[in-house]
Amino acid sequence: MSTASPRPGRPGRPPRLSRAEIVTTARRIVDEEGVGKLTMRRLAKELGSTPMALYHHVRDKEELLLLLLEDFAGRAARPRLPADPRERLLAAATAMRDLLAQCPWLVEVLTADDLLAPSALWFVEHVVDAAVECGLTPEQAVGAYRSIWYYTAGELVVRATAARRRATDTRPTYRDRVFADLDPASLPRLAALGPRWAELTAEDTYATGLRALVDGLLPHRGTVRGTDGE
Amino acid sequence: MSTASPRPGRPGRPPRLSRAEIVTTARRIVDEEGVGKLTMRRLAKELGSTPMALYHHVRDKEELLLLLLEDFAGRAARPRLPADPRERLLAAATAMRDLLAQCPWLVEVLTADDLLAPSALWFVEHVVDAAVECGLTPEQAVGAYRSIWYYTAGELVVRATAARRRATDTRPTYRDRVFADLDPASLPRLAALGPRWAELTAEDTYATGLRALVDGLLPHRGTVRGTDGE
DNA sequence: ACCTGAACACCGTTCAAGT
DNA sequence: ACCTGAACACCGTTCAAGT
Repeated sequence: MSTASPRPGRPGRPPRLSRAEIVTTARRIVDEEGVGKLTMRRLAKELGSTPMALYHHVRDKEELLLLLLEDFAGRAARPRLPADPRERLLAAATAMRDLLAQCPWLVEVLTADDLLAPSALWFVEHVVDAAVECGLTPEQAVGAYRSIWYYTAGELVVRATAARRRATDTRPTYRDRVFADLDPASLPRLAALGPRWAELTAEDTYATGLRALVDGLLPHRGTVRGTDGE
Repeated sequence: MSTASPRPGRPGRPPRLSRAEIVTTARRIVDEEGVGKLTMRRLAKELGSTPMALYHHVRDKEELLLLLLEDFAGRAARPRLPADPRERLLAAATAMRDLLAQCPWLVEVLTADDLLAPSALWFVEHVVDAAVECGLTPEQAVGAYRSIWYYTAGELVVRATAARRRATDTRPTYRDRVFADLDPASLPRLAALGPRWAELTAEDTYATGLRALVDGLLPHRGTVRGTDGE
C-alpha cells in the first residue's frame, strides 16, 4: 500500500493521497453502506482529508465511479466456460449477470455510464464469439449481444430496485396495493391472477427467459441433433 | 381548472393549491427541462408558493412522481391491436415501449418504483392474455411477460442514458475510447468489430430482439401454418 | 385546514490561498 | 504539486408558528 514513493527528483509537495487509496476507501464505503452513501465529502472525511483534495486525483464524481467499476471488473473471477458454443453463450451471459447481481449498485453506474469497463469486455467477447460460432454473422452476433444485454440489464435494474425497496420500506408496495383490487371487467387476466402476481414475480426466472431469448436469436439446427455434420 | 370550490361548510382556511395544479405544473417542468430539474423547491416557486405548502398535498417527492406516472398513463393512447394473439402480443409490447420511449424520464420512475401505474396495466393485460391464447398457462404467461418487461426496461434504460449523455456531453464516450484500442489477442471478435461497434449499436433493434424473444417464449406451431386447425 | 419562514443536515464543485 | 478553507448554489424534509 505504499502508494506514492517520494521520488526525490520531482518538484512540489509530495502527495499524501493516491488514486489507489481513494478507490480502496470508496469501495469499502460502497460495500458496507451502498452507493448512495458515497459522497465526495464523506469519502474525504474517511481519508482524513478534504473534499477538494480528491479533485486533484479524479476529475469528478463520475470518474470516481468509473474507477470503481474498473476495479471491480479487474478483480472479477472469470469462470471456465463450456466448449459447446450455445452453452458457452448461456454461461457467459449468466456469469455476467451473477457477477453484477452481487453488487447491484454497479448496474446504476453501468447504465448511467456506458456499458462495461475494459476488463468486463471478456464477457462480451465470449457472447459475441459464441454467437458467431453458432452461425450468426458478426453483425447479427452484435445484435444478439445487445438483446441479451437489454434483457440482463433490465432484470438487474428491476431486481435491484425491488431489493432496495424491501430494505428501506416495510409498507406494501404501490404495485401490491394496485394488484389487490383490479377491475375484472377491463383486466380479466390480471384480476384472476390477483394476489398470486407477487408470488410469481418473486421467482428467479432469469435463466428460463435467457434460454428463450437465445433460442429465438440463434439459427435452429432442429431439435434432432447431429443432422448437419457436427 | 377551478381546483377547489370554497365549500362554505368546511372549516379552516380555503386551499390555494390542489393536487391537480401541482401535477400539471410538475408535468410542465419535466416535459420542458427533464425530470432532473423537478425539485420541490423549484416546483413551489413555479406555483408561487413555498416548498412546505406542497407537503400538505403530497406525502413526499416519491408520491409526486407516482402522481405524474398516473397522469401520464391515464392520458396515454391505447392503439387498436391485431386479432392474431402472437401479433397482438408483439403489438402490445411495442406500444408499451414506444409510449415510454416518448418520455424516458418515466423509466427511472418505473424502475425506481414498481412497474406500472394502474392505467398502464392495460398493456400488461394484453401481453398476458395474448400469451395464454398462444398456448401458455397463466403462470407461464406471467413469466413471459416478465421476460418481455426486462428486455423492454433494459432497452429503455440504456437508450435513455445514452441519449442523456449525447445531450450533455460532447466528448467521446468512455465506451468509444475503450473500443478504439482493444487487444486483438485477448478480445479478437471485439477488436475486429472495432469502430463499427458504435455504428451497430446505434441501430434500433428493439423489434427484432422482441421477435426473437417471443419466438423463444411461445410454443412452436411449426413454420408451416394451418396444420393444427386454425 | 392550509400556508409560511427559518432551520437542519446534507450535496458537488469552484476559487483563492497556503506550503 | 499538492492540499486547505471558505464559499456558491443547490437538495428534501422537519418544526413551530401564523391565519
